[in-house]
Amino acid sequence: MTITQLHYVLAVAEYQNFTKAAQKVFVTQPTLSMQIQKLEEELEVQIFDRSKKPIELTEVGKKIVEQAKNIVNESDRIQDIVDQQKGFIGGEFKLGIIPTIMPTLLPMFLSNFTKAYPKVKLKIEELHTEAIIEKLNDGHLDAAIAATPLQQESLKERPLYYEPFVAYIPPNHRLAQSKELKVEDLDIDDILLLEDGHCFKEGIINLCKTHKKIEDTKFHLESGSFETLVKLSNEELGMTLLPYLHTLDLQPKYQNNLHSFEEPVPAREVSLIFNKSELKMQIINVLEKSISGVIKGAITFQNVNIISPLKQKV
Amino acid sequence: MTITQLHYVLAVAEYQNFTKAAQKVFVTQPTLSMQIQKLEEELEVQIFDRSKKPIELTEVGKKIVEQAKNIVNESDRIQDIVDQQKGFIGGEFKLGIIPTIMPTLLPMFLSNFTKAYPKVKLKIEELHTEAIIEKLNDGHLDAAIAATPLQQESLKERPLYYEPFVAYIPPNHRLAQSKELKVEDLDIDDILLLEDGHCFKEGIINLCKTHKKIEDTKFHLESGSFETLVKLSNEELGMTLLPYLHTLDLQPKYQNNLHSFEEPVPAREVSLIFNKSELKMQIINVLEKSISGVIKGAITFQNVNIISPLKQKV
DNA sequence: AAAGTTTAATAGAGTAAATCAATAGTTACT
DNA sequence: AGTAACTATTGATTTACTCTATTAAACTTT
Repeated sequence: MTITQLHYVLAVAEYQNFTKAAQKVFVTQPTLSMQIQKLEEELEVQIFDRSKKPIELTEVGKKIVEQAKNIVNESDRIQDIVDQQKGFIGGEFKLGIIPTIMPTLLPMFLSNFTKAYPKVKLKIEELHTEAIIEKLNDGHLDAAIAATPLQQESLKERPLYYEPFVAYIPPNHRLAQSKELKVEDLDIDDILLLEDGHCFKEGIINLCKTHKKIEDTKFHLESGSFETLVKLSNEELGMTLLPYLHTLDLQPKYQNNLHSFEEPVPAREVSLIFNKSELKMQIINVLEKSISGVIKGAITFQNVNIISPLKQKV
Repeated sequence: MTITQLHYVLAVAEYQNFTKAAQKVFVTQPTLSMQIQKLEEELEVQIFDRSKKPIELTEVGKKIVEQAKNIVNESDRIQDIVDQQKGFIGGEFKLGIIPTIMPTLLPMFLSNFTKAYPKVKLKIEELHTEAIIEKLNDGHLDAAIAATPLQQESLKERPLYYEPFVAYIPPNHRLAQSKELKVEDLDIDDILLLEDGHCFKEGIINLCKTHKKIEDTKFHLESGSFETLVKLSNEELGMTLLPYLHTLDLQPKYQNNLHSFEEPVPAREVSLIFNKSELKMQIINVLEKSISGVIKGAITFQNVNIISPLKQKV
């Protein structure tokens, strides 16, 4: 058994197709066939059920693939250990970011980061929370930035910052006159929410639930961007909630419609998330440092008493 | 990087000598030298410091060895998965047992076990608790039987049975007349103890400590066998404590000196211990079944209220 | 149903690698 | 300086890996 053979098994398991898998691991299809046969011979067990189309894993095969993932990950980490020792910061790094964080956070740290660590080839992908969890688990992402906690046993979270929510309330709304809002004032039926891989939405829903027991409320609408929400809100369709960093982009004429909360200020916890196997830890560390550094200037609420709605699920 | 190379690294790290390591992995010394050089080239780092005699690991080398152990263990587990699937129970199995359990437990299950699982080549070694912990961690043992809990993060424990302690009190002792003893009656200064890799000793010490705060008592004596303890006890040097199974071997004329405890009966927890990596789990499972089966007949205290002294450390 | 398409297995050749026996270099110790 | 103990190097041999070309099987399309 070699690590190479395990790589081959993983490729075939993923693509369910020898030819495609062969391309991905940069060998010809016969090589793949033979090496997998050799491994199956050595273990004296069938890993793949070739009678099925597309090809399928046998029961043992599934377990072997799980274990092979472990081994491949662990073996990748050896180069990692060496890199860390040498202080080498480089290589490909795949980072996932949820849509509601991407546009505000990315411009803040990206150019700084690439200047500081030019050898790191950052590949950034906009993904919803579910996709992030999946891709972190199967190794398609090295790290991600999302609202936390995710309560995933297999993942580790490192909070980067707490982003307060700010209420956007159109002039004729019942709450338009209150200078400082209380969380208790919110009515879930009255808030326009964003569909955002559930994480942002859930955050606010939980926030409301903690004060009003709403079981199965129907939401008026779920939009894809805050821009839309603000416009709908202006059409008197209700108020909405914006993460603080998004309010900075708002046109001046709408800035007056923003109402901040009294303490404890509701906020979302934004974290750097990565696999428990801690691959490429040295890059994750410098990424965290980069982001924390830049965010300190932008979010000045670090010391105020905030509540993170998702935290209450723990 | 291949798994074979990692095996070689581990062998050299263990023996600190290429020649001896080569013998252990059944290749010639030049092969070992070359393969390790190749790996060092590939990683672009020195794993061994060859200027030292005997050869030493570099700082990175130590980390690499730790990781290599992981990988080798995890890769061994693949064959394990296959064996488990096939219901194959066999292969070499190295079991460590502490001295105070060995003579009583081993005869009870060994012949049964070897009959039931003839393909398992059991290699049993008598070891003290410290040696057991070390050898379980570095893979020189597959499992062990000792008094628990050990509170070792890296090891798993499965209690096999609770063996009550019985007091052996010579005729002229102050407690000789009491039919049923209470734990509170014990005086640590008055008990002859066995040096047994600390586990048995600690068990009793803790037991006493829970009732009398004794900080740094000097023990009169620490012997190597219960036989000696009983003889010393007969010489009026104090009472002693015996694990229940050992009292069965006592000569009839001494049986009268045995005093059992009132409930809760003090006892030692005897467990099957193995590495968290759960290698050879199928053998560990049948071993547990074998021992549990045979012990049910010997220890009939299963239902009485017992206290395990070591438990209190948790 | 026959021809075409897709995909995996097999065969044979060439290349790369791992291993060995023999030997040369090193270091430590007397 | 001489020796013992040990690792590195060399060159031959064997083994393993990968490739191209081809065959075989299964599934589609006509």
